[in-house]
Amino acid sequence: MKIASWNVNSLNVRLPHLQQWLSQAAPDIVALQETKLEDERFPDDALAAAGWRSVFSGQKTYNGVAILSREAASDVQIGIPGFGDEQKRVIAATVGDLRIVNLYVVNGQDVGTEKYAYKLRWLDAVHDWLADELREHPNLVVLGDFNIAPDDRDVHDPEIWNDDHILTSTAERDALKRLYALGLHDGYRLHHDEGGVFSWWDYRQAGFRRDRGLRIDLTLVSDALRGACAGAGIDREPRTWERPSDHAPAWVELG
DNA sequence: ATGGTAGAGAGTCTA
Repeated sequence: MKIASWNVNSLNVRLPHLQQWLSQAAPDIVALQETKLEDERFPDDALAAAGWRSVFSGQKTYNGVAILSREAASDVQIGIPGFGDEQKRVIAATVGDLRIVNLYVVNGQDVGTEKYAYKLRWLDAVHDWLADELREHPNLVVLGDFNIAPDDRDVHDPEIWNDDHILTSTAERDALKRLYALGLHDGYRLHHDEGGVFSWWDYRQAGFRRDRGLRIDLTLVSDALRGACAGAGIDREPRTWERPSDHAPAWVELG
């Protein structure tokens, strides 16, 4: 069972890349972020023709999340329960015996801004919700664009990406550690200790060519699934394609 | 990095 996450940065633009990658990587479940599509425009017919079921929650221009699966999803949850949020950043569903939570975590703009404060509030609400989800669904997978690089191995230059910078500030990393403390484990780190492997490279300054990236696309597996996590990786190849997303697909293998 | 590029969509906003 291969489960992947990919911030596609506009599904309208990236649908051909997604279709190409789905056919060559053959995942079973895929969490998408930044679809930037209202639900009426989601390409569920095109994906169904290739054998994919889709559940999605989107909006124009910004945000938007979806879960694709070979097997039908059930018990779909849109948004964080009890947390009023206009932004379409969260979708959860049950697929087989797995509960899948797909997150497009708030970026945060800059440390100290209102958007940064919103990011920390948002992560706090996610924490409390996931505590409930874990009680109800021990087989929990939480994945997506976390917009947090867990530690200095996950950034190309820790001098730049320090406590003053979004994606690496102590408060953000502490919020991620609080999720780990619920009994969630970074699937990639269960299998790889080395640094310098990234999932996002800025479009600017030739970030990808110079491999100036961050690992911010994560898959967390619950205690109950930890032993079943058989491998993890990041597919750099789609980032080399013409007109790519700025993110690469990240995946784990379960069972 | 008060910069840079990409996407959406029509002037900026977000990342």
